Amino acid sequence: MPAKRHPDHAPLELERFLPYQLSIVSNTVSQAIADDYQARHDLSVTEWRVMAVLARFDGLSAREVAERTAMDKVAVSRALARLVAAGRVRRHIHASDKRRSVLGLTAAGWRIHDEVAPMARQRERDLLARLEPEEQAWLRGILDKLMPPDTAGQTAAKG
Amino acid sequence: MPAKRHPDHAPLELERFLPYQLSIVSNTVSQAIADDYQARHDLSVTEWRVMAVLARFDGLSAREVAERTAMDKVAVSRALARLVAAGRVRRHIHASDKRRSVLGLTAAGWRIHDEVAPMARQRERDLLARLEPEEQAWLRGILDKLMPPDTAGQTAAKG
DNA sequence: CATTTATAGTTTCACTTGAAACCATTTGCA
DNA sequence: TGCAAATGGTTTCAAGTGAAACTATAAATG
Repeated sequence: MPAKRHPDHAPLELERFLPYQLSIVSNTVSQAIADDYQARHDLSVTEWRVMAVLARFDGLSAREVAERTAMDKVAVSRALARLVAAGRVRRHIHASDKRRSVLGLTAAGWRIHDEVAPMARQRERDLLARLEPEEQAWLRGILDKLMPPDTAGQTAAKG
Repeated sequence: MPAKRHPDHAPLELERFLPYQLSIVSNTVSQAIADDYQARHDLSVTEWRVMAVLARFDGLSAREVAERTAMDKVAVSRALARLVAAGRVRRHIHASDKRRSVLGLTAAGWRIHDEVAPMARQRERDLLARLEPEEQAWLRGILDKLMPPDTAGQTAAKG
């Protein structure tokens, strides 16, 4: 019985399936931002995220960076190795705990940050520009709700 | 003047930066779905996506699968090799174009599909359950708008 | 109809990635 | 104190990935 269609199987309509849509939209916009800096500064997505976090929270340890970027610690370790080698991040050892590193952007790191951050913001605006103001507001609220609690707005690192 | 903070640098607030939030939310939910089938069926994310597309559009070629999943053709080729070897996908050669393959799920493929698809739908419901009905409706509309046109709802494959 | 050009799909190669193992240091606790 | 367990971070290894090269077939062009 060579049935051509299988309506009884209820296949997913991928293009209206939320996790799929999220993945496509997210990848598209992240890639657009990455294109802005990748070639230009020889900077990977991972490295940029580390820099963005250090721009906001000076003096974090590698583990804290991993926590805030939701990346695994191996990825962070490697990104840091490259960033330190390139002179974009400064790393020294914590005064009272010799295992921990204390991280921050160097002047060169800040220069790159100050060039890339506005481009990233522009991409965010481009994305929002495709929505009505009302939709923009809803999207913000919705994403705030959907963010897993451990990555969402914690208090800033103290100096 | 050893400034401790750099307010003049206007660092991104990652946790309120849309592309970043999208990436986190998307990865979290995709991972949750993957956890449901990965170990259970020895099935990679790529493979599952190929199966989901074939469940919906029987008889596609490998290139068409790549188009619909927004994955590159190398990834699709490898996923298909594994799926065919595992007896989950049937592949034969197009009658009038010997380069093209004609793909579809086997009975075994359908069995897996029919087990995984409801779990995926459940995860989608779990995600939506964290939002008010009003927010759910807005989110659907917003994502439909943000989907790049080439991946969004095309017409079904012709027989 | 012969030859160039395009297309479907696979293979190769260099690179990335994450899990597990590892090293050093610190903390918990008998 | 001294020793086991936990923690911060790096290295190793095996698997996954994409770009480019490649094979085979089809379409376009003279």
